[in-house]
Amino acid sequence: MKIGQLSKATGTHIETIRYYERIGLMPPPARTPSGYRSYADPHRDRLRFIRHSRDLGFTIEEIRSLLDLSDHPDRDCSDADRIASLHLEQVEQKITQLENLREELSRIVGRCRGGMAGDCRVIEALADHSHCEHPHDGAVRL
Amino acid sequence: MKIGQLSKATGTHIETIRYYERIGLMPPPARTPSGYRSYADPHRDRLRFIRHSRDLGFTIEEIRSLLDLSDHPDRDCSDADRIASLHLEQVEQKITQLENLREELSRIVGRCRGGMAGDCRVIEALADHSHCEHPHDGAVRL
DNA sequence: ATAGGGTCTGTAGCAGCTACAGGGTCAAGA
DNA sequence: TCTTGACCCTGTAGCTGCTACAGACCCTAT
Repeated sequence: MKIGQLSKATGTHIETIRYYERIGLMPPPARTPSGYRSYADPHRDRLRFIRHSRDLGFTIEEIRSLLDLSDHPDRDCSDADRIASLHLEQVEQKITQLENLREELSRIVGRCRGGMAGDCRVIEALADHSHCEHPHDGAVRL
Repeated sequence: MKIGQLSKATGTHIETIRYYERIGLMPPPARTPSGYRSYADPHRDRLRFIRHSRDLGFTIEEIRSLLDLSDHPDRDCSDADRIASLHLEQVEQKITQLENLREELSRIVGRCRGGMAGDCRVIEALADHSHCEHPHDGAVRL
């Protein structure tokens, strides 16, 4: 399987596959005489594992640990569960943060009555934190 | 006001203030004879506007537009409301995505019965997307 | 004189890709 | 046989929004 086929089989950009190889997440595949990467089924499965984990929001480093466990079926697997639980907690935290954000934003949005910026309530609310209910500490990435 | 005082007054790292100046979000302030930045109250207000907007999750580019409106009180301000509504929508989308994630993750987590990685349900679930309910298309950043 | 704080510029790093530039390879059609 | 076009290669730079240096300067107190 050449890289383009692997790309299609897994829905992963070619550049991303090469990137995963560069950072050691994917093992370097065999090469054809002309230097093309040549993948087999285990590569594809590994890449699917990676993509699925990424889709679930795991970081590269978490995936590295998970793959390491997957590579050593004899090891104790409680680490895997620990990583996943921790991750779930983070997702829940993020949801809470975003729900707070949504509240503040919905208080701000829709208050513009189509006038001029000078007395726009939206601008005003952004300028003055004291309109807010919560301290919303720290920028929340979307 | 020197940069350190502005930093404390707004809870913004010094490097971040200089960064905002470099990207044109904060205007270059006056300088003391020895080259130190010297800020006045309008700078502090502007920085508070920026920080507050960042805390609400607006991107730098969105904030640029909002500041632009704030700088021109005579302009029509419906843009401000549009930016904020759009942003609210994105926050809501993100919440939905994360809630899906949470569901999938909570299905995966806790299935490890403390055995070996070889028959760990967590690893298994990551390897095989077909366990999942939803397609969870595309990686979701936390 | 010196020690400590603060400040300056400029550059590099983080995550996780994505997007080139500038070249080589390969199969099919004229 | 030649050429076209699709594919592949390496290497590097860019994205967002900061953060963290290095190496220098300034200012005040002792």
